Parts: sequence; structure tokens; C-alpha cells
Amino acid sequence: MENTYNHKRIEEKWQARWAESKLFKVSADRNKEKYYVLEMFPYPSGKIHIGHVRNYAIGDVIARFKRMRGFNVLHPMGWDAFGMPAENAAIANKTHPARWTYDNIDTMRGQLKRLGLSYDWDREIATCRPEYYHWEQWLFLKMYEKGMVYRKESFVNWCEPCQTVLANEQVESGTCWRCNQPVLQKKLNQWFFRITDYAEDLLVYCDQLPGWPEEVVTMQKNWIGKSFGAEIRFAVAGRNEVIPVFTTRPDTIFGATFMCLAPEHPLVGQLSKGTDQEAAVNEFVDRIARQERTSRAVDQYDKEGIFTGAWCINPATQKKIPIYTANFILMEYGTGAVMSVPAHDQRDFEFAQKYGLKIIEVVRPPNPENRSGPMEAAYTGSGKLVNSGSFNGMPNDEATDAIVDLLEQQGYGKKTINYRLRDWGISRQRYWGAPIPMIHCPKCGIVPVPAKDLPVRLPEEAQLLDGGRSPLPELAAFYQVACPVCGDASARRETDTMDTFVESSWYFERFCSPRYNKGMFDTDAVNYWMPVDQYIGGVEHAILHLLYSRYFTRVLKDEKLVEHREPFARLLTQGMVCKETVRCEEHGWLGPDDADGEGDTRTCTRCGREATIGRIVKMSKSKKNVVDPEDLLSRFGADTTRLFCLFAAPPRRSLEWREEGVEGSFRFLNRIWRLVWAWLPQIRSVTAYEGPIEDLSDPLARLYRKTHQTIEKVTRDIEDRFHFNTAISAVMELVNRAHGIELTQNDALTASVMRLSIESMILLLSPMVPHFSEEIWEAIGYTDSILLAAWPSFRKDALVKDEITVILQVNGKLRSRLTVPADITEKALEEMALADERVLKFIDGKPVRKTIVVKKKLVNVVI
RNA sequence: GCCCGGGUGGCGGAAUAGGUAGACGCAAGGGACUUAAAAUCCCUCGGUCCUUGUGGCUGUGCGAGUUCAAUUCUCGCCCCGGGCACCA
Repeated sequence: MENTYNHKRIEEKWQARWAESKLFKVSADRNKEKYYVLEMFPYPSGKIHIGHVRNYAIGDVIARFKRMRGFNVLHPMGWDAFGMPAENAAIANKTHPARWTYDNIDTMRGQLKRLGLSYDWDREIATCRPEYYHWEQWLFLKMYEKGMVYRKESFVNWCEPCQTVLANEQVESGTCWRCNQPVLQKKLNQWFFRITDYAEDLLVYCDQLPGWPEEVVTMQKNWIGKSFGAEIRFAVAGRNEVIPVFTTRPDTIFGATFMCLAPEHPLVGQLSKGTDQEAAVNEFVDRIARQERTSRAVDQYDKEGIFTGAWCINPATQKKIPIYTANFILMEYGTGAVMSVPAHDQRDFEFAQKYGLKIIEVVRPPNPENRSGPMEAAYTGSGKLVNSGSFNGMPNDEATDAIVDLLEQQGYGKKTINYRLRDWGISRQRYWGAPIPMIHCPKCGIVPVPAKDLPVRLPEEAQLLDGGRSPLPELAAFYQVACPVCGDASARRETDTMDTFVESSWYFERFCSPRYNKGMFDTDAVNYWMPVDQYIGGVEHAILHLLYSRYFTRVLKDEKLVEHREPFARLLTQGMVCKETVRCEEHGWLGPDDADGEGDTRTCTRCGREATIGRIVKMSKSKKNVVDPEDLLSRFGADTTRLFCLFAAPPRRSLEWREEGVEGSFRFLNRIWRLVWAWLPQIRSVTAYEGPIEDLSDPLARLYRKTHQTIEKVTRDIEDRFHFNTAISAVMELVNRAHGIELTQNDALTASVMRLSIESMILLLSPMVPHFSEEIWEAIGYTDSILLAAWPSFRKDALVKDEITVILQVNGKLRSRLTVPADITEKALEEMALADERVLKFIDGKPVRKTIVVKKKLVNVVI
């Protein structure tokens, strides 16, 4: 140990030692209790940013803590390596997606290693490697056999000039992000996973995720969006067709004065055919199809529709009502058709007003205002039925069941349940993704690639075509294949690749046996390690990634490949790391190097114009507000950087990044260093004090007590609530207390208590600042890594105080304090309070109405 | 619009079961050490008033309420962040 804290030397030294001794290597061991800590693996986008540091620091504290608590800890890391940014970078920098990805992985691995994170690097995986996606393709085939995968037509964002599909985030207010031309909707045949088969199961088990934040559970529930209602069949007047609709309000059926179909509804064309509406309807449907999804998604749009020329019969009233098609009806939800009740549904109300359709009130509010004139809005509350034939006077909630029962008897409908959740479309018309293992044969149709031919390798050397098009559909070496069934040489391989969410839906299971080459994973290993005991990641993945992972795990369970149903027992959603944005009118978002000045005024370095300081948002490359930890690492080292990220705020809170406090964390480590350096000769030759507290003089007894209190508090803060910030402040208090002890020569008792105190603070901090802790641990005489040491335990008797401070209030206001024996009786305490000089002064001779005595806390005198 | 979070000093945050508001740290100011600086150490640090003291009043987004006692519970409102958003 040197006399000053040299972070660079220490961090290099211990990282080398850990790597050499394989300290973080772990294997399944049925005799030990396992603990699986996982941080969401990153997309290798280039460099680590401060948000990653925060995420991984949190995970590392938990992993190291659990290890010191005696668990067999699995803590792996890998790369979510397929995805569009690689293609974007390839276009922008004329590099290759694979090259770019592998280079980034190397850079980022190096950065993670420099942070001293306790990963078992032997388990590292990258999802873009065939050894990984081989098994994903294998599972795809299994799912196909089971009917869990199917094909249907669906829309993609299509840019005609670039001849490519665009992801939603590449569509900027309806136009292509690269060429600024309008984006079209193109219908393509695509692959889907039947996640809706599991909608109910995924929903039910939401309530059995006690380790998940409630807000995430709620988001999942809302996303699945179960609603109860009825499917009611409306006959088309004068034709044989019957149109089923889904409604959650069958009680309002007598008020259904028209019907609306989604523009994509197959009956729209048939119904209008031959009527004088035909041309107008076709024009409308075409126009909506063109603007749909892009502009539909951008902002609220006006309700618009057109009469189809056909009528249907309201089964309750037996009256003819017109059939419209309208832009706000979604084909994907329910049946794509709606019975419109303008009096009791706001959307229908607006539509009816616009097109002059009949509005019939069927639910009367309990206290109807004496309205004069027309309704101003739909009434969606409860009430009694009117204008509803034999149901008049019935409360509407009762009528819901009664009406469905009647309709069911008459063959017009039945109770149903609908989910908002849609099947998962996984086809991507992109290059940098896992190939879908399917073959299109002109004779046999769609044929799966035989399992023995897996993996279907992505040709890594292929170059992207101009405009960023996938080379796969034009690369004969890839798509040319003989049909595995009939041998037809003109069969064609599927050239779409899979959504990258597929890779991240099972990587946590792969980590259990990452090199296994006979299947997705080794069953024993997975059943030992899974589920993940603590999963940590950003809230931004609260819905899709987590839902897909839960779904995949169910599929695997039903395939008898795993035993668990839920992949993540506990989930910690880390708040986002934010930073202000700066924008120049001409040059767009400005990074720290593109803007001059500080505080409220910045100028663009390129044009000198004043830049606007934008909102504080999540760090992202595109907004140029990412903070690179590189600078902090070289100035202060990994330990300080980690410590500061943990100290700045509790994990769940979002964090506005500012660096001012880093120095404080660095000072704190230096302060400990000096303390240890000063006491090193004394404490080296003694063991930590274990004797009775009675033998200690006052300042030593206080330090001893503080030490045990700190152990208790830090343990609780880490274990129960992940409040590392308060854990760190507790240790700071202990360090401050220890600094107050006079350095005396040849006093074995003092040295021994000091050793206890120093050992404890180092152990408590070691999950957060591992290199620093190792160095001191070694200096005070230990030869094994501190990670192998047991987490300190506290002595209960050391927490018991014999004297306590009680506060005295008069009418709830603090007026005085008393130091009393801890075991004082309430009566004695009350007497002392009423005799207190300052209390008497405030009572001021007035009669005491009552006194409240709270044991060990306070006395409140009410006058 | 609906559903979740959150609002506490100049700043990050603490107060874990309604019971001392502001722990711990940053910034700032003052002092010690030093030829000087850095580092370190000590002191002050919500506002306000005065008789300068274990001093009074006030103070946790705003307004009401429950309670002996509210940052904490209840109701209404404002602001910020996030999710969903024509889901019939």
C-alpha cells in the first residue's frame, strides 16, 4: 500500500489478478444455493455511456453482495448484437455491419472490464453468432410444428425511392428519415408468433410477480388489455352476409343507429359493389390506406367515413341501420366492425354529428339535468334503460347480462372476451438479423429447413445494397436452395430476418450453458440457474422485451425444455440518466464540443448563433447529449465513477447528470485511504475487537456501536431496497466518526476497535468500490480476495442503547429534549417532562389537557 | 383524454411503521496550515425577526381535512416526467 491513493495502478493490478485467478468464473453446483443476477445486455452501439455504467454498477453491487452472503452467483454479460443501427452505420461510414458490430463489442468489452464488473466472461455471448441463432432457428421450427408460428399479410412502412422497409423510428412525420420522401404502406406476407394464445396466462400471472415494480405490472396488464363484452351478429339487409361486431356495451344495443367497418374490412368492397356509393367508397378506402399508420400514428386525426350503400338489421330493434366505413375503426381489434351507439360513445357521437346520423338515448343518468336542446357529448356513465323495449327501467349493468342472454337465445350473439394484445410480427426485411429458417418451394409451398441443416447462416460478407436494401433477396448464394421435400432446385429461401426482440427473449436462458452445442441450453443448467433472481434494466423495456421474454419462457415450458414459467423473479427498473439538450436552428442537436458557453446561454461553434437549451431528456446518441464515462475513468478511476453513480440517487429514480459531485466521492475514498494509512502500523498486528462493549472507554464504545449500527443499516439498505445512496452515506458517517479517534501509540484496545471499524467499512464498500477495497484488504494482511470474505454481521447487543434522547413538545411543537435511561417507565418520563424548565415555561400556568407519551420517542403536552 | 411516477435548502438527495424536517454529499462563505498554491483540517450555511438563545415565528408544489402530532394519511387543484392513446 502506498501512502496516497493511486487509482490507476490499483485498478490495473486487481483487474489483472481477477482475470488470472478466474475469480468470477462460476459453475452450477447443486449443493450451493444459487443466485442469478442479470443486467439487460446492451446493444453494441459503439461506446459505453453513463447510463450503462449506472445499470451495471447496480448489478455488480448486488452480485458481489450476494456472493459475500454465500450464494453461488451467476452474473453474465453479452451482446444484443443484431439490429438496425449496424446497418445505419454501415451506410453512413461505408463499413460492414458485422465489422462495425464486432469492433464495437471489442471496445465495449474493454470498457466494461475497466469498470471492474464481476462478470464471468467465459459465458459471453453475441447474438449475431451462428452458434447462438442456430438454436433460435431451431426453436422457430419447433414453434412452426406446433402452429405457434404462422404467416399473414400485414403492412410495412415502405420507402419507394430507397426501395426499403423502414422501422417506425425511421419514419419522421410521415416521411423517410433518409430521403424525406413520403412513406407508403405496403402489404407483405410476414411471419407471426401467436403470443395471443398466451394472453390470458400472461395476464393472470401478472399478479404473481411480487418482485416486480407495480407500475411495470400495470403497464403489462394494460398492454394485454383484456375486456369483457359480447360478439353480436348483425344481418345485412337483403343479403346473406352476417357481420359480427364486438362490443363492451351490449346494454346500449337499442341505441345502435348505425354500424362502422374498418376500411380494410373485407366486406367494405363487397357491400358497396354495384351501389351508387361504389366509386366514392373505393376512393375513400384507397386514400385512407395511403395515409394510414404513418399519419394515423403521428397525431390525432379527424373522424372520417362514408356510407357503404348497404344496410343491416339491429337485432334488438329489428330496424334497418346504415353501414359506414370509418377511419377510426381498427381492423386488428375485435372483428373490425362496430355497432355505433352515438348517445353513449364519444367517438360514435362525434361521427354521428358530423354525418347527421340518428342519436337515440338508451341510458338515462340517475339525475338527468333538464336539458334543453341537443346533447353535447355522449353519456358513458351508468343509469336506467330507456327506449329499450322490455328492458326499460332496468339498471344498465343488469341489462348487460340480460340483453346478451336474450340475444344468445335468439342466436344473435354471445359473451366474449377481447384482448388488445396482437400477435407478434417478427419478419424484418433487413439484412442484419437472424435468418428465418424457411423455404418457399413452387411445388410444395412453404417448407421448413430441416433441423439438420441448421443454422441457416447469415452471409456475413454480403454488402448492403444502395439505399440500405438487404442484399439477401438478390444474393443467389443465399436464397438458392433445393426444396428439402421434393428437391426442386428453383426453391427459394426466406430472405426476411427475425425481429431482434427474438434474440433477447431467451438469452438469459442461454447464459446458463452458453457453449452448449446440442440444443438451446443444457436442461440441468437451466433448471438450476433459472429463473433470474434479480433482473435489472431500464424502464423503457417495461413492456415489449419483458412481455416477449415471458411469452418465450412459456413456449419453452410447454415444449418441456424448462421447468419455470416466469423468467424474472425480481425486477429492478432503473431510472433513466438524463441530460439537457442543446439545439441550433441551423445545425440541429449540439454536443458539448459543438456549443460554447455555460448556463443559460450557449452559442453554436459553427455559426455563432445563439442555441436554444432544450428539455432534459434521456441520453441518446441522436440528441447528442450522451456523457462518455471515459474522462471520469481516467481522472478518478472506476471505483469513484461507480461510487458516484450509486451515490447520486436511488436506482429507480431518474437522474439528471451533473458531474459536480464526483469529486466528493473521490475525496471520500481518499479520506478512507488516509485513515487506513495512518493506522496501518497499529492495526496490522491486532485482530478486530470482539470483546464486550463494557470494556471500552467512551469514544471507543461509541465507535464500536457506530460500526455495528452501520453494518446493520448498510445490509438492510442493500438487501431490502437497493438504496445504495443511503448505504454510502452511512459508511461516510462511520468514516467521519473514525477520523475523530486520537491516534495513540501502543494501545492495543484502540487499535483493535479501529481494526474492526476499518475492516467493516471496507467490507461494506467492497461491492461498490472493489479495486480500492481489495488493495486495503490486502494491506491489512489478508491474502484472499475480499470477494471471498463473508459479509460482516452485526451484534444486536451493540445496537442497544442504554441512554436515549426523548423530545418534549408542547402542543406539538418541539420545546426541549431529555436524555434518559432507555428503560425509563412512561410514568417517570411524563413526570420528568412536566417538570422540565422549558416545558413549564411554555405551559405558562395553563391547565394541561392531556399528555401523550410515545415510548422512547417523545412526550407531547397539550394545553 | 386515461393509467402510473414525482414535486423537500443554491444543487443531488435523507427522513424505512404518522413522532426532532434537511442525514450524507456538492456548491458557497469564513478561518487554520503554507512564502504561495494544491491537498488537508475547523467553522457557518432554508427564510425571517429579535432581547443572540438548548430564542420566537415560519417553512416539504397550492388549498382544505383527519390527528395531540402530517414531507408521511384523505379530498380537490397546479406543475414536471413516463406509458398508453380513437381498443368499440
